[in-house]
Amino acid sequence: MMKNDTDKIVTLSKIKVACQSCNLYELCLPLGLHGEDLDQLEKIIKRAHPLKKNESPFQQGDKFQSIYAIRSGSVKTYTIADDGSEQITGFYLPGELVGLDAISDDCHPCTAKALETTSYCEIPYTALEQLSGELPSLRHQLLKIMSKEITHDANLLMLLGKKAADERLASLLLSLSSRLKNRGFSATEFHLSMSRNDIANYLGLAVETVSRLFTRFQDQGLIQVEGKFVQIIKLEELKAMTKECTCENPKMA
Amino acid sequence: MMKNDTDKIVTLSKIKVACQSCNLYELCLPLGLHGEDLDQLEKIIKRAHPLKKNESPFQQGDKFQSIYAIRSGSVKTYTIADDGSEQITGFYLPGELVGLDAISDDCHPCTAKALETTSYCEIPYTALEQLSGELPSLRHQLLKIMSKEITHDANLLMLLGKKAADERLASLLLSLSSRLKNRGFSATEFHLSMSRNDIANYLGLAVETVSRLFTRFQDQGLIQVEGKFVQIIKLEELKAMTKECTCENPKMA
DNA sequence: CGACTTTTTGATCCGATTCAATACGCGTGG
DNA sequence: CCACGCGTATTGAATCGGATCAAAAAGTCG
Repeated sequence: MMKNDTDKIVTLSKIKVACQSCNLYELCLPLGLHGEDLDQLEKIIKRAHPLKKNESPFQQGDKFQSIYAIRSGSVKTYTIADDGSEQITGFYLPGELVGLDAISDDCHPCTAKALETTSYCEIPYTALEQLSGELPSLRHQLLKIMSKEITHDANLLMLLGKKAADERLASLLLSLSSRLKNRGFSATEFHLSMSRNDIANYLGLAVETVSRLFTRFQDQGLIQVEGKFVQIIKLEELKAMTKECTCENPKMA
Repeated sequence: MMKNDTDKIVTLSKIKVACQSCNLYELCLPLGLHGEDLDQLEKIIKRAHPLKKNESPFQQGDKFQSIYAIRSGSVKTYTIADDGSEQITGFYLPGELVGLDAISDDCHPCTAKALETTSYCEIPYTALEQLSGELPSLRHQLLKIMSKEITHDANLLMLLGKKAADERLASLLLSLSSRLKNRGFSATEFHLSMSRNDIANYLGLAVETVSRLFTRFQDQGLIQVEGKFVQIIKLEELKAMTKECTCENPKMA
C-alpha cells in the first residue's frame, strides 16, 4: 500500500524498474510466471509514460501492435459509430488487459481513453504470441484471460439484454467491487473514475436514470454515495437484486 | 453441396473420416493448417454422433474438457439463473467453435443445446492447448478466433445496450446472414433454426415484439418471412437501420 | 469569482411489455 | 385422412418503465 498514491507520480527511473520488482507484477498480467519465464516476459514488455486523463494509448482503427496491461488508474474503451455517437464497451482496472479484441482483425476496434492518470505496460503482441509458444504457463494464462473476457462479455450481454435499469447499475457496482477486491483493494468502498455519463452510456441508460438510481439506492440504504465515492452498505441485497429480478420466463422448465 | 443434407445421416464409417477428407474442414476450425500440422490436429479431434434436436453436448456446470466445432446444424448456448429463467448467450452455426468461454474457470458457464440435428467435432482442450505450443499457425488462429468472439460480444453489447427493438432484430438477421455467407451459404435466404421465443430471449425482447417486428419488416418490404424461412430483400436498408439509428449522444465530440 | 460542465430533480411522452385472445403448425391417434 | 390438442406465432388493447425535455443545483477550472 506504500504506493497506491505515490504510484501516480512516476519518475523515469521508477518506470524502468523491472517486472520482478514491480509491486504490481502479480496483479498486472497475472500470468503465474516464475524465474526464467518471467525474465523472458520482461524482455518483451515496454514500460510507457503514464497517461494523463483523457489520453489514449490507441485509437479505433489503429494497427494492432500491443496489448496493454493497466498498472494503476483506469481506462474506458469505446467505439464510435458512423454518426459520431460513442458506445462504451468496457472499463479496465489495474491488473487487467486492454486490447485483446484487436487480435482478430489486426486493428483496434475501439479507442481506449484514460479516465484518470493511468500507468500501464505495453506488451508487443507478436512477441507475446511467439513467447507463448515456448512457455506453456504463459500460453495457458493468456487463453484463460481471453476466455474470461468472453465470459464477462456474455454476462454483460445478459445484463443488458433483459435486466431492468436498477439491476444494471447493481451489476456494475458489484462487478467493480469484486474486481477491485481481487486486486487487493476494498470491495466496499471505492472511487468511480468514470462519469455518470459514462456509466449511463455503458449500461445503455439515460444519465438521468443513472442519477436517479444512485439516489434511490442510497435512500434504500443499499449504498452511500458522495459524488464519485461509493460505499456499498448492503452487498448481499445488491447481489440478490441482480439475481432474482429475472421476472421473466418463469415458465420454461 | 453433395452433403449438406446427406450429412445429417451419418454412419459410423462416415464419422471416422479424417479432417483431410472432411468437406467442412476448411469451414470448421478455419485454422489455416496444412500438411503435417493438420495431421497432428486430426489426431486429437474426436468425431461424435450427431446431436438430435434439443440434445446437449455439455451442460452448465460440467467440467470443461473440450471445445466443440459445429459441422452442420446449429446450437444455442444459454445460462440458467437461480430462479430458473434462461438467457440465451449465443447461436452457433457451422464452422463455429462452442465452449471457448469455459477455459477460464475450467467449467462450462452455459449449456449448449442443438436447435436441429447437428453434427460436430469434439476437440479435447488440453491437447489443443499443448499442440498450439508446437504449431505457431494453430496458436495464432486460436487466439484470433477467441479475439473475434470478444469483438462479437462487444458489438452485441452495444446492440443490446442502446438499440431499439427493430435495430436489434435487424442486427441479428444481418449477423446470421454474414456468417452464413462466410461459410458459403446464401446471405439472403436462410432458415431460422431458432424459435421466435429464442430470438426474443437472445435480443432481450418480448416474443410479441419480435413477432410484430417480423411483420413490420415484411410490410416495409425489407424481408420476406414464411415461418422459419427468411429472405432478405433490402440488405442495405437493414444495414442502414442498425447504423444510423444511434439517435443518442450526438453531442460529444 | 464567473463560465462551463456535470449531476440532480421534476413533468411529460413514447416504446416495449404485459395481459388477453385468436390463429397457425404439427404430431398423435381415432 | 381428418379431428383433436398442444405448443408456437400473431394480433389487439392497456399499462409501465425509462427516455426525453426542461431547468435548477453542484462541481470544476481558468
